[in-house]
Amino acid sequence: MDEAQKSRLFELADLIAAVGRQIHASKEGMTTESWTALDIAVMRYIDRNPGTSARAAADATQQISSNFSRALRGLERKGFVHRETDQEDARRVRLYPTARAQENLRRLHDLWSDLLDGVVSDQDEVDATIATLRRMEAGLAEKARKWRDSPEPAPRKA
Amino acid sequence: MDEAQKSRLFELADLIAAVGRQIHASKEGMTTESWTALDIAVMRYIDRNPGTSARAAADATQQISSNFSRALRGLERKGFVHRETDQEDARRVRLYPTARAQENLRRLHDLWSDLLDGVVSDQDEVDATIATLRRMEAGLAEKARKWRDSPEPAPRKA
DNA sequence: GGTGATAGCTATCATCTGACAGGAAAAGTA
DNA sequence: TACTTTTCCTGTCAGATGATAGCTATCACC
Repeated sequence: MDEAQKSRLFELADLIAAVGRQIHASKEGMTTESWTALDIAVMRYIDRNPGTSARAAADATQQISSNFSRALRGLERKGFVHRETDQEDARRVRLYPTARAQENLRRLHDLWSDLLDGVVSDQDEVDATIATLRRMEAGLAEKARKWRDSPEPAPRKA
Repeated sequence: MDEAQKSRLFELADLIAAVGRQIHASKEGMTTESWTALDIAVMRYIDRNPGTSARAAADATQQISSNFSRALRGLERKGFVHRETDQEDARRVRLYPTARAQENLRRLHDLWSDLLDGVVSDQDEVDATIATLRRMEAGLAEKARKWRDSPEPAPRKA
């Protein structure tokens, strides 16, 4: 039973993420000007790490350089990312969110806050859930990284 | 601050789901024989609702008929779904998981359980988190449905 | 029988995403 | 200088998925 619950955590995270993507895709209530899932991840990182390099942002969003570049190009063309060349290393670019991007992120933020209005209200419950999910995310990313780096397959319990 | 946390819940769910998809995509540790995200959702539903109709399964997995049919055809061709014609209504099909599909689901289950081993251990914490996520998922699906069905845009708080 | 609604299917298109090959520019290093 | 590495980029391919149009078979109802 304990085992089934762990797998249930994944399923629920997946379902919630799916609803989020679906809501986001319905442009009526969104006005995010057609950001894809990857666009959102990229913009979240750039917004939280203004001045980041493309490589750091690509790593953080789990994208290989080429795909990140493609997403970035689209975001820049639509006016969401400002690009500067690093003064100390001309190979690097420094990425900044534009005011328009920040406004979009704020709208996303409000939307999701509205969505959870009346669904979760207990502050302690929110705190505890966030703490658990954060640990899950960190632990999973760590294990996933180990798997990728080592040739041996996933650990099996028999 | 409370507002930011609600949006953070979405982001974490998305990140966890992304790690799950990524791990699943690395076939080394999986042996799920290349199930896509949609395949997993479909198989989960059929496994829990054996004998379901295609329409019910398509609705439950948020797929329109044509796309569900495409996914189902692939699963059937690979031997994961057994299809029978309904005796009472020859238009309907009845869908059942094969033993091979159930074995794959069990492996997925074990994998995810392994992944969370050592990450979440407190039973009360697991219970509470699952309860919160379930309410989130139900509440969100409800709101998403309302948005789709009504022409008015998303509720804005200002 | 005739009509319309329903279940399920195929074909087709567009987009997103992951992956690979490889090139240009800059930096580091011998 | 010449070589290598790093950063970032373009081009290209393949697969997954969202959507539309339209088809057949079956059912319900008159």
